[in-house]
Amino acid sequence: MIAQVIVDVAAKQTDRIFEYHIPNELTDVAVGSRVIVPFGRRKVQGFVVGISEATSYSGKLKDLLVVVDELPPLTPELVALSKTLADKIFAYRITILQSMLPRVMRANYRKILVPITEEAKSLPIFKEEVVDLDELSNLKIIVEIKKLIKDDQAQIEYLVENKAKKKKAAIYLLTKTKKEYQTLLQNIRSTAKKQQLLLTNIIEDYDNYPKLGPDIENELNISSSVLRTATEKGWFAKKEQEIYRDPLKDFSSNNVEKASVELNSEQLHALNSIGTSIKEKEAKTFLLEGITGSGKTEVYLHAISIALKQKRNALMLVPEISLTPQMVKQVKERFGNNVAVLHSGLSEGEKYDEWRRIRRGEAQVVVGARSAIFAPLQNIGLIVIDEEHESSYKQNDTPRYHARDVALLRSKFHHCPVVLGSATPSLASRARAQKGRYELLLLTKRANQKSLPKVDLIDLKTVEFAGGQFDLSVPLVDAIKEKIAKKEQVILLLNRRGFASFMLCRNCGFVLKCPNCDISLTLHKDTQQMHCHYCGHKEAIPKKCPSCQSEKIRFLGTGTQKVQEELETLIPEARILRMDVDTTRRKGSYKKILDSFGEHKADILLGTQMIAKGLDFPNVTLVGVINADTALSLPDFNSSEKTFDLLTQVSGRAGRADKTGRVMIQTYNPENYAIKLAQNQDYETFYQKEMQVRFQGNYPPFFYTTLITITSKNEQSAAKEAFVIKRMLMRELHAPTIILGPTPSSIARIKNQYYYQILVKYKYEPKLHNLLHQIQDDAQLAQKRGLNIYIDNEPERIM
DNA sequence: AGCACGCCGACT
DNA sequence: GTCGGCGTGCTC
Repeated sequence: MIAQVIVDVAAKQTDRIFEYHIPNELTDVAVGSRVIVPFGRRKVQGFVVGISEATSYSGKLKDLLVVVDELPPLTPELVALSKTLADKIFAYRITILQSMLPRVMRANYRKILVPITEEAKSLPIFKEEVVDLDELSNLKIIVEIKKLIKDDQAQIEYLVENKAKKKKAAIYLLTKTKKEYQTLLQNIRSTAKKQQLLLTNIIEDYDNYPKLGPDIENELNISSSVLRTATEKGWFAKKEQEIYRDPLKDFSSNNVEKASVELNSEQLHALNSIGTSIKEKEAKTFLLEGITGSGKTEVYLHAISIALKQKRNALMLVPEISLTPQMVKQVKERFGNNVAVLHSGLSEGEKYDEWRRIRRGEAQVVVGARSAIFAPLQNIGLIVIDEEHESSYKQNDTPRYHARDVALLRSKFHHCPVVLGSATPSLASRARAQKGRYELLLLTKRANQKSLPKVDLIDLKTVEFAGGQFDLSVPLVDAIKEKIAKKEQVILLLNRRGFASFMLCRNCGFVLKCPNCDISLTLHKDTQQMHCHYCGHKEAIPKKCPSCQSEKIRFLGTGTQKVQEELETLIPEARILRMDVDTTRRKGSYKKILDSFGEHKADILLGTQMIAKGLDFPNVTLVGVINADTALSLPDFNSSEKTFDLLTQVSGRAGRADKTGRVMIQTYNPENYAIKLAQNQDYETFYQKEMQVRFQGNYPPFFYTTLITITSKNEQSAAKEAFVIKRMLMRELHAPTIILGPTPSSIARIKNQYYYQILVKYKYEPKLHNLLHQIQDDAQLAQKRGLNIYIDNEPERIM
């Protein structure tokens, strides 16, 4: 038999099938198997994507060397999906296959030197550790090694290492009858309290053995030495068993099927449509559009229950940011140990274990962030994408897939519905619902019968500011004071971290910029340094202008640190928690901040947009947006949409329980439609209006878009290459296709790389697909000249 | 990608 | 002569 293999070499020339003979002793090779194959002189990892009887290859096939896992990590469905997706998003197939698996399953390659002759074996160089040829620095040793290879004293060996480690624990099996243990207990020394305890447990709990070491230790509060002595005495037979790391062990799963909330008529109607579709096995897409607090999550959970009752599994995606303990808890409480979670908060080992539970069919419900869309779940009956408009569903580097597109492909395979849920659907999805390609389900009532919070716009052009800075208005500060006096809590959003966003010299106009990027440096008070938010560059805070030596320098622009300082001066009694990338860098700090805010250990939660989503604090009655214009001023086609989404989402954080909420939005553009309509949470009007704007600008969803980015350390060569590509596109493509650019990106240089981009907007352009593949192929050649070319199908950001 | 082969100039 | 620089071509 012959295996068709995609090898772990991401390059144009190797992005195809290589065939290998399957030796008789390898009986468990299947489509989806992870294998190790000889490739040229090396050994590499690969994935079996097909098995055939015959080959058209004229040379002699090599043998497969190893099958890595007992169970093929990929299902045939995922193998097929990798092909479709690779073609669609201009990525190598191996890149996609790799991103379908936990990172620990990526191979580690090593080259080592091994002695052949007895004489060589006794050389000092082989006395210590293995000789790793990739870690050589000593010139003398390099020369020695070369000589050894030449003289046939030693040879190079290529290793493929598996990083995945399975966690093991000892399992204790009983060796005697209950009676025998009772005799032992009677005869034991009275001082051996722990041994008595253990024997008593064995006798009382006889049928529950064998037990895992850690479990016995916890249950009886004994140490491992007690178990060791017991084993030595022959009470137990000890074996090693593989166990799973359990990231959810802190969440109770006792109240499984706890009394579920009663649904209102709109929710029921939505659930009925979705339920019918699950039962009828329709590959249908629903857009569940529901205002914040309308109970979308309840609908998802009920729909998942329906799928489970049909003996089918369910996959639910949520944005990384809202994968909060709150959310996980809710799902876990409903579905207990049937739930597996996959997100960036887990350690690599935990991810691997959760993934294996799914692969083995031990989890029926998967909840995860973007990459969980590739979960090896079988027999899927429902896919849910919560907050479907979130741009985090699109991966920002290769492979640039959109989880929504992958979901639609998987739904076709499994004949199951997809539910896209959002209070503010993406224009693309909403437009598809309009056309009838998706079925629109509306939730217009807040499930808890509460009215929406009252939203005020504060015009920063006319308002009076509190304190000496131009960040916090008097009405906002007064409102905060009032809430704190009532022992209620406040959330403040400011979309910029740091203290001040740039240093300006009042004398010569000099602005301090990053040496590697075309962007100004941000002042950080905590570290007493200037930071670049793009490349991480840090330098000292200047005392005088680096250009003209004047001391008349100012630090302008506002960040979270500065607002925190101002608040501390204006409202000294307030306890403030700041939450941004700087305060949440350490693992677990995110949860810590939210927990302590939830316990009312602080009055104000001040943060960047990470606080806008999914948080549910019943005591929060005021939400303030310090500057609504930051997102709006970005030169991007969807900046209005992003602004509207953000304001709507953050407003939903106010007054979620029995207290009515209030929202105050500070802006310099109170008459802007995105801001005005967000004030009334009027998504439908916003949708109509924004569709007109997109229509006039020839933007999605009226046009498809593809962004080609060309980068280089040398500005001229990036620009030149961009023009070459543009000319090629112009030759082949015709109106109404629009080719914009090349133009430098809005940040023209990042990490010393210059960015040029070309945007192709098209309605129907059958030639484009092949052209882009051509560009992708040429990109490898261009790379040798220091040029990088990226193709992004339907980009989320064009800047 | 990574590795070998092969061709050419430079140096022990 | 031999070493090592890079261009070219191949990997089942």
